[in-house]
Amino acid sequence: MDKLSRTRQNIIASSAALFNTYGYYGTSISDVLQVSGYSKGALYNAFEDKEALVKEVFKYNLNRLQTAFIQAIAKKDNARDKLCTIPMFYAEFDLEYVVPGGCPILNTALETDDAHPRLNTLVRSAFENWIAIIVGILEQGKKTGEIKPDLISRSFALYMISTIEGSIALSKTYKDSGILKQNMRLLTQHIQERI
Amino acid sequence: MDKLSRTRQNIIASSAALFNTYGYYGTSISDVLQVSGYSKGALYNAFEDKEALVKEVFKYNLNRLQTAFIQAIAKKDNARDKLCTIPMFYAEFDLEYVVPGGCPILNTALETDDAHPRLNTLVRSAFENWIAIIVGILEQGKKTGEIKPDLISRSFALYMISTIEGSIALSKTYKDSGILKQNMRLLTQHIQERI
DNA sequence: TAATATAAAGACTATTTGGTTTTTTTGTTA
DNA sequence: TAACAAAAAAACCAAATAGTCTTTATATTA
Repeated sequence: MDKLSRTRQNIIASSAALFNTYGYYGTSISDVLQVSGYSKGALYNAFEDKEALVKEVFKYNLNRLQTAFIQAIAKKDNARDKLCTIPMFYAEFDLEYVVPGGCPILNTALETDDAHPRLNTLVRSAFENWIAIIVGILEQGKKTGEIKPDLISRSFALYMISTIEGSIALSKTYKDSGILKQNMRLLTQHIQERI
Repeated sequence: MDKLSRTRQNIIASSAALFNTYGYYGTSISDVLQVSGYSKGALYNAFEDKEALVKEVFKYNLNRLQTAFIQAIAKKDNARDKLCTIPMFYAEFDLEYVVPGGCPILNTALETDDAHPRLNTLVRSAFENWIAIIVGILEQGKKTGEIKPDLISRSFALYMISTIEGSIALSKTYKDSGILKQNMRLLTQHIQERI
């Protein structure tokens, strides 16, 4: 990796928590300079503008989350187990450690849906990605007879994701991971009853 | 209502959508002046500072939402119906009309949990209020035998709220109210199976 | 109606914002 | 090691930020 790429990576990694915690508006360039230790010249030599940096930071946070997520569900082989591993993942995993500031998709979704349509595109494709994974598991389960054939995969995926995101948000507001844990338990029950 | 109070109300009402859409950071004082038509002198004569205004705006948006909400569930008399009216409310009601920008509680929750602890207090008590309403219905239902006595009311309330909030968020990201509607249908099913 | 208090306008300020430009340092290669 | 190019530092800039202060207009009341 050449020097410029390393600088880029350093700036992204060091400001990732900041952006995910305080948001696009809530984090200033000077905040980024302070936390990264670089100068303005270095930053604007590495990134076209703030938006370009924010996009990369979002991708970085997303990648950290997805890597942990995929790793968790890859261990299981059948559809039912894979599906139940998803709420389990959020209940057990220390989200705040992997992506300080909470779920980057939801955080960015809320901040960008009206104000930053270009960033919102990235958010949507992140959701689509997540939906595709769940839909994939459900469709596979239908083939093996594990899952009822009349279940609408996409709707069910959207329901799961909504509940998970809402639970993360409430859990964060109350600074109480127990809320997330208990909600994930209820979601698991719901999954097992419906599929 | 005296003149100052009217000015206060005008500023709050005219900037409510702005703050709920673009957030605390995303809305500037000059934005508020523009949309309200008042001058800086008028604004700072009516409000101590931006934070004071934001608090009042939050209360205003919250009140609009709660009024519509309480009105909807007051029509029903038994616990089961009251409970099912809650997801129904979000499915049927035009949230964007009552509170442009989406659910003010979630919006403010996400923006303030790390950055603005004082505003976050208001968010929490709004959630508590909502929880108390659902818990009240559940406890009443337990007495009349409509609802299983072993159901943990608070946990179930938190689950419902999380799912609703997450659904609003996703629905907004996709600009597709169908997602909210479908999710509320699934939540209703879940409620009927569990209680 | 004159005196007083309140409300609103608008000029002003200090600071911060994102971003540019110039200069200096560092690294590479002939 | 000399010449060149890439990277980073730091001075600089215009615009926007929240908030203040003085002035003017509008009510209120004696």
